[in-house]
Amino acid sequence: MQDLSPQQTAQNGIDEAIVSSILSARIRPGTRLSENQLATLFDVSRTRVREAMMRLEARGIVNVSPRRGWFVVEPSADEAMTVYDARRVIEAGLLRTMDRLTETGRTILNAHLAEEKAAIAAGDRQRLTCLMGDFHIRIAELAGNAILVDILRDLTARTILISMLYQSDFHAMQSHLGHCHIVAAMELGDFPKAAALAVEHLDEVETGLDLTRRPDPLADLRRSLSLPPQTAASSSQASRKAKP
Amino acid sequence: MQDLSPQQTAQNGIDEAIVSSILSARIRPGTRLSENQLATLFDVSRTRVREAMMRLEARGIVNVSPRRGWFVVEPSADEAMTVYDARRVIEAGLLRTMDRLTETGRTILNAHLAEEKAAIAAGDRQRLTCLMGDFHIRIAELAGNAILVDILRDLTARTILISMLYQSDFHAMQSHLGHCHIVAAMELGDFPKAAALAVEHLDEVETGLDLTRRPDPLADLRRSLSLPPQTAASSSQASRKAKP
DNA sequence: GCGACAAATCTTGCATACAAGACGAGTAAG
DNA sequence: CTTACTCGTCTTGTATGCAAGATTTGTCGC
Repeated sequence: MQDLSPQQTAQNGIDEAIVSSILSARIRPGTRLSENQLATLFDVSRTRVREAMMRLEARGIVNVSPRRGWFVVEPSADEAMTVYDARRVIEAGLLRTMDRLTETGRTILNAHLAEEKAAIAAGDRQRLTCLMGDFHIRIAELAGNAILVDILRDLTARTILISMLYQSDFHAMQSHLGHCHIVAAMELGDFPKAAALAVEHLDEVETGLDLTRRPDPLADLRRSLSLPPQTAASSSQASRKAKP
Repeated sequence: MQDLSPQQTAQNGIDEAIVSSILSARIRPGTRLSENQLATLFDVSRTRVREAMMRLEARGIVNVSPRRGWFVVEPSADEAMTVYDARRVIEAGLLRTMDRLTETGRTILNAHLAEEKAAIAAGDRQRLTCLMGDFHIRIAELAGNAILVDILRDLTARTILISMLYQSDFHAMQSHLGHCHIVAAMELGDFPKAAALAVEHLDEVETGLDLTRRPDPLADLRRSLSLPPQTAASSSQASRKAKP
């Protein structure tokens, strides 16, 4: 859940370590996942790493470019829209099939909202990203359907990658309020309304994306050098050297 | 789509060959998938077969029993209910987000219904199973969401496995009529009603299952010997030898 | 200075080899 | 006749080795 080091993770923990890192926004989209490096990190042979990659590939988490390497997926604008679409369908469908909120469910959701609030107050953006994704997974867990939980977890991972690529600025408070409204509707037992609010919420988040932004191939290098993020001006003058 | 022989399938076609075989009910749940046999059949090394298995495992299609082998999943009664639940959520959510049926969509769906009718008339049960599953995938395709199509395809595969395990008798005509009603609602543009009908339809199919039936470990041998299917009586007297 | 070319290096793709464990047949003892 | 045990065979688990291709770096010619 929190910080799982390579060593303590069990046999097939490579998958979950990577997914978990994505869910907590510690791996950027497009990150190269070298078989050799992962093999040394987890102290296994390349074979096991490859098997983990195959599973992650089937889950839509990583990509392989033949003879070039494995990469964390970089969803295109189209794919991003598809992901949000799928989430709207599933989450709204989920809420609409629920008919009551158990007492423990109420407790869990409110505890989660409190955590979100705390993270906002602390300004812990990484933790916030993680929590914002987890909220939707919590709802699926409440519904008790393990299959949908898994599906939503993977979709959430992709969502986080998308937001790292296209999110211009993150309105944490707005998202948090969206979650609060959904929970409020659930507490009132008005699940169709909760479903509508969830759709609206996902719409809002999607609208907050700048899907016209081209992925910046220099992003990681830029970040390593502590340079400011890409702008229209910087991308056009990036080709020639700066003149003093 | 139809019969794809191992040879003509591309590099990673092992996955799709197996899924396709499940979708057309040519592989039973619990079937052992020997790495060596598959390697020989597809004329590749065990490595590639294993990689395919890893992907299928991530998709919930196969299971591995350590050091014993790979098996096509045998969903338990609980898992079966979970699968149907997930399908209700996704398919109802899908239909509810649609707002119009294009002309080509109408054509596709009606062509599909005609195929179902023909298969019923011909009594081609295997083809019918395939078509019954495909119907729901068609709808997802109409919505144009590739992610949901993939998810529904895998869920449909599991559904077919479930029906092979638990379906006492298959009311093809009833299912076909259910599909017709859904399409009718869609043609009228009443998608909430189509969603409700889809839920109802899946309920019907699920009700048609006998989820109390224990999976029969002798099923494949029984079938090979052309013995009648399992009954309560036969299962209780199976343990001791028959005395003349 | 600049562009093209070539070799070196690093990557994955795939097959094979060996080890560990499970299963079943056969056997011996009771 | 039944039961327990052991050995042989077959399965997957994992590592390693080699080949093919892509990228990058270094060099040469202009």
